[in-house]
Formats: sequence, structure tokens, C-alpha cells
Amino acid sequence: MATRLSDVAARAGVSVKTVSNVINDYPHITSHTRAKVQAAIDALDYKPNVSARSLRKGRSDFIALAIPEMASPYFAELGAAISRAAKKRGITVLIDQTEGEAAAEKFILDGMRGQLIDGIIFSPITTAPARIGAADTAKPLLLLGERHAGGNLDHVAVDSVQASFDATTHLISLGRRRIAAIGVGGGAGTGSVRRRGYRKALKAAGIEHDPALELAGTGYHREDGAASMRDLLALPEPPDAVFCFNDLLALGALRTLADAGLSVPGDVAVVGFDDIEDGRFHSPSLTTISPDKEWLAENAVAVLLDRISGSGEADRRDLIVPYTLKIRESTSG
Amino acid sequence: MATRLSDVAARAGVSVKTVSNVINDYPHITSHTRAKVQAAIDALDYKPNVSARSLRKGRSDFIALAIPEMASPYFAELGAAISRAAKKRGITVLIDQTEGEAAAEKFILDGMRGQLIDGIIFSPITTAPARIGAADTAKPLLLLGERHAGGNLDHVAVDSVQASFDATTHLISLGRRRIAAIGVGGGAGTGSVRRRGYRKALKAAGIEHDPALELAGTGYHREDGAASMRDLLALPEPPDAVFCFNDLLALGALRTLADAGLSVPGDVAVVGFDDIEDGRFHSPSLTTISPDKEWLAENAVAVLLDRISGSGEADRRDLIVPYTLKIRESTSG
DNA sequence: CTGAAAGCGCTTACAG
DNA sequence: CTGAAAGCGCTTACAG
Repeated sequence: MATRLSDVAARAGVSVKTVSNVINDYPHITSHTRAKVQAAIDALDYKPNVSARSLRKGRSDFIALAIPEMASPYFAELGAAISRAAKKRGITVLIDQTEGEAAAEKFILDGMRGQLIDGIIFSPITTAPARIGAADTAKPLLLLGERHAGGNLDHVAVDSVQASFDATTHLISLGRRRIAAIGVGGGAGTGSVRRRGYRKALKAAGIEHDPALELAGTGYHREDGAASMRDLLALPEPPDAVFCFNDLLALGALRTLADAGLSVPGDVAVVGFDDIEDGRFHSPSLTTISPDKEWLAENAVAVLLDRISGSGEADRRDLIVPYTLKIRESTSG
Repeated sequence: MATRLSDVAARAGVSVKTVSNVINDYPHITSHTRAKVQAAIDALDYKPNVSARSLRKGRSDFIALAIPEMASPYFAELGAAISRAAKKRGITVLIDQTEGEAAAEKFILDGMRGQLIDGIIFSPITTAPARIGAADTAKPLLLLGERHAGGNLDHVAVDSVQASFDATTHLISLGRRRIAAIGVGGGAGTGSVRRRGYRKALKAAGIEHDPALELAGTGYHREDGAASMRDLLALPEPPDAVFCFNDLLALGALRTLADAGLSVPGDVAVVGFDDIEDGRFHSPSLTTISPDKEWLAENAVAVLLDRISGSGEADRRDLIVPYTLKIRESTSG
């Protein structure tokens, strides 16, 4: 039998209300009483029952982070940052892997596990934007990733169009003209939004975009990047630069280029997106769009908690994550 | 106001007990009753209150996974596997990052967050083995990583001595004689246990171990491996092979070797430990000890759940994770 | 097979 | 500043 609040009260010789007050740091308690209660808590090694508290208060101080896969470095790094940001505020993060499955994402959108969690930070990949916008969860839901169509949900994301424009423009500034894009088929709008920035940059430079240089691939992993790069090299006129829509794709592309005996950036310059640690240590190190993940984490958590406590603004928040283009060896070897 | 069990009962025209029976799949319910109740659940979009259930049953179907850092690829991959294994059994995993902080690890050992979680899978790194063995948590605790001294806790780990012996022996079989080790100062016994296997292999081959070739470093990340490799190359007589105690160290070492213009494995052969995806795509791809992470995850979850339900054996379980040595380009280019 | 009632351990009006 | 009591939403003996 675990120690209960009433045991502590009995031992300290006060009412349960007083013990509860001490635990929850309510004011107007004499330091003498506080010390007495604290001594009883220590002596009995009392730990509050979270379920009971949560049942009574209707708040658990748990939030969920729903991401496609935690083994993907970008999401792992993001999860670590969000978990840290939440912990600072006394909140525990529960990580849910959707694995991009529609059913798992629907589960999130349906409000997840009943009353246990206070809110959700959700990075969708499969569900159509329209359906996300229509989600009517009992608990606050904050969206990560490309901007969704309509809906009234809080949202935190990089300006992907602008970032992709910058990445492509960097390649153009290097004198490259046959610039490929890998990942145009990416989920949750990522592929199409980043392609928009890519095409915009080409157009601004007076380069016509060549559909043969836009590869969709089947996913956003290293193997997809490697395969797409192989396709590109098989072209009658291969590219002299590649903008990969995430770092994993870029790392896979680099592997294919190494296998083919091509030099980077000499023969082909490569840019990624995400700035995962892997790319910083790779040789050649990877030029990439680096979103400020700490900023993202801090703000996503803050906005969600505002919403949970009801102290947030009534209208939906739309936060743009700052980013920088990190120029490394893969474009300036 | 959320829908309650009693609302469903009222609508279905049955008692709450019956609804509860349906939800919990108890037998002896006519299919007619079941259908009626299910219709009411659907109509009201009822979701059980997890806190209330957990308070009453003393079980939450939540377990915690406490790891040093989720952004580290090995732990990210492990976390993904454990999360999947638990989900199959209807259990949700809550990930806790200790960041190797003693206070955070103490929090785990003290039983964590009261009654909310049913058990803990813990990968310690800072806390001394003796103190871990002495842990007396209210909830079942299963240990990951090097075997701890004494104690009565369930434990799942690779036989690191044997695996390190194999890795080193592989290097010797390649004709290498000046074989360095990076990571001998690793936490939670990892460094010393793997060094034991490394030295054993040298000895078995009649090679005297050279303390100058055993590097401690300050951590197990890429930058530590890169720094250690620089130290090694500065030696009057640099090594012709390196066994790194994890893949991140090896990836860092490869970066330093590339910078130095040395060929791998021509000049220096490199072996890692963990088999993270990064190493498989790196060029050269990384030879490494590959623990079966799926096996580890399945068994860790199964043993912990046995312990939670009390159906496990009384005495402590000590499971050895199968592994293979994956020979890749960094030793056979 | 089903119903009425107690109780899991908290927090919070309501009194004093 | 503190006490006695109700109630959060479930599950589970206990009866029938």
C-alpha cells in the first residue's frame, strides 16, 4: 500500500488540505507548518498519485508529441528539444510514433487517449491538410510542418518556400545551371511547398525548370536519396547540383556520388534541409538549411501551454521558425 | 463536460457495470447487449478516462523508457523499437531523457512519477552500478546496458566483452597490429567492459596492449571520436586500425581520417559498435557490431510486463542480446 | 448474465 | 490560516 496524502497529514498532525497546500505551494502557510509537513513527507517518502490528481484537476501535465518516426534524426533532435523545453516548465512529453500510418494519425486527430494528456504537438505526414484543418479535438492541438490549408489550429513552421528559394539561389550563385531537386513527392505538403521555392529561384535566375530533374522518390530516407541520385546520374545530361528536400536524402545522394567516383562539389554540389548532426560530420560536410530547433521547441511548447491554460489569444497562432543557410563543404569544398 | 461511462449506460439502457464489461472485453455478454452498448459508445463518441481507470486499477498501461539522450541515433533507434514492441501489447511508452544527469537518474531510481507508470526500462550512464543495484523502486525496473554489479534487477544486454573480442579479432585477422581503442572512459561500465574484450583479443593474438593507444575521450559522440583520432594521428607511431566503442565515435574518427587524407581501410581500418543507420550509408560504410535491436526491444518489454503482472519468475532475469559483426568497407574496402 | 454501491487518492468549494 | 466532506470517473466485490 502506497503512502497517501492522509498518512502524511496524520503524521504531521494537520489536515489533508494543509498537506495539499504545501505540495501545491499555496501561499499563507506558516513556515513552521510547512516544515512540519515537509518532514512528514520526507519521513514517509510520500509521492503524490498522479492519476488521482489528474482525475480531480482535469490536468495531467502531460503533453504528447506525435511524429512519424523517432529514429529519423530530425525528429529525434526535435523530440529531444521539445522534451527539454517541456521539462523546464514541469511538463512531461509522451512521444507517439505514427510511422506515417493513416490510422495512427487519425487516432491523434480524434483526440488520442482520452483525458490523460493536456495537449498534442502533431507533425502529420499522411493525412490530407483539409482533414487536419477539420479536426475537432477535445484537447489543444498544435501543428508542426508545412502550413495547412485553412483550419483553426495553432501552427509552427519554417517558411519552406523562402528557405528553398535561398538554398536553390545559393546553388545558382555557384554558377550551377542544371540543378535537380530530390523529394518533390514528400508528404504533408513538404514536397510541393519546397518545390515551389526551388522553381521560384530558378525562374528568378532565368533558368527554365526541367521536369526530368525533379525526383519524387518514395520517402525521405537515405536510401531514397541514393536511389534518386542514381536515376539522376543515368540521365543523358546529369545535373551539376542537387537540392535535397531533407538531409537524409542528401546523405543518400552523397553516398551514390561517392560510389560513382564523382567529386562533391566539383562535379555535383549538394544542399540539404534540416541540419542534422550527421551532415555536419560527414565528409564532405553538408550545406543545408538550418531551422532553429531550440526556438521551434520553446515556442511550440509555450503556445500549446498557453492554449491549455486558456490564457492564449483567442485566434490561431502562426509562428515562423527562423533559419539560416549553413554553407559547408558540399557546396564550397 | 466529457461523456462518462454512466452516460453510455443510460443511453444503452444498461448498468455501468455492463458497459465496463463491454469495454474491457469480459466474457458472458450477449452479442445483442454488446451491440447495443457499442452503438451508444459510438453515438456519444465516448472515450474512457485513463486517469480514473488507472487510479482504480492501479495500472496505467504506461511504461517509461529512461535514456541518456534521444537524439543519439542508437537510442533513437532503440526507442523506436521499444515503442513499437510496447504498442503491440497495448502499452504506451513515455520517453524520459536523463541527459546523463545524476539528478535525473536518481529521479528514475527513486521510482519516478508516483503511481502513473507501471514500470521502467532504464539505460543508466552516470550512476554507479552499486547504487543502481541497491535501487528499491515501487515499480518494476529493468536495466539496459553493461551488466551491473549485484543487485536484483532484470537486465538485458549484449555480451560486450565477447563482442569487443570479436571486433578486435577481426582487425587482427586483417593483419593489423597497432590497434587503437577509442572510448575506454565510457560511462556505466561500457568503457571498461569493452576494453576488457579488446585487450583479451590482443592477448590471444600475442600482441601486447599499448596504453598510448587506449583513448578515453570525454563522451561518446562524433566530436569525441574526431578528437581522439587526431590525438592518435599525432602519435610518433600512429595505429593501423581503430576499434571505436560506438558508431558515433567511429564516424567522428572517419571524419578526421578523411581530413588527414588517409585511406580507410588502406591506412587505417575502423570498426564501430551499435550498427546505426548512419554507418551503413557512410562512405566508407562502417564495419560494426550489430546488436539485434528488435530482439532487445521485444524481450525487454516482455520481461518488464511479466514483472508488472507478477507472472514473471521470482528470480532476476538476465538476457543476452544476440549480435553479429557486420563487415563493411571500413575494414574491407 | 446485470444492478447498486463502495472506494481508488487526490483537490476544492464551503465553513469556521 | 485549517477542517470535514463531496466528487472527479472509473472498476470490482457483493448480491441477486
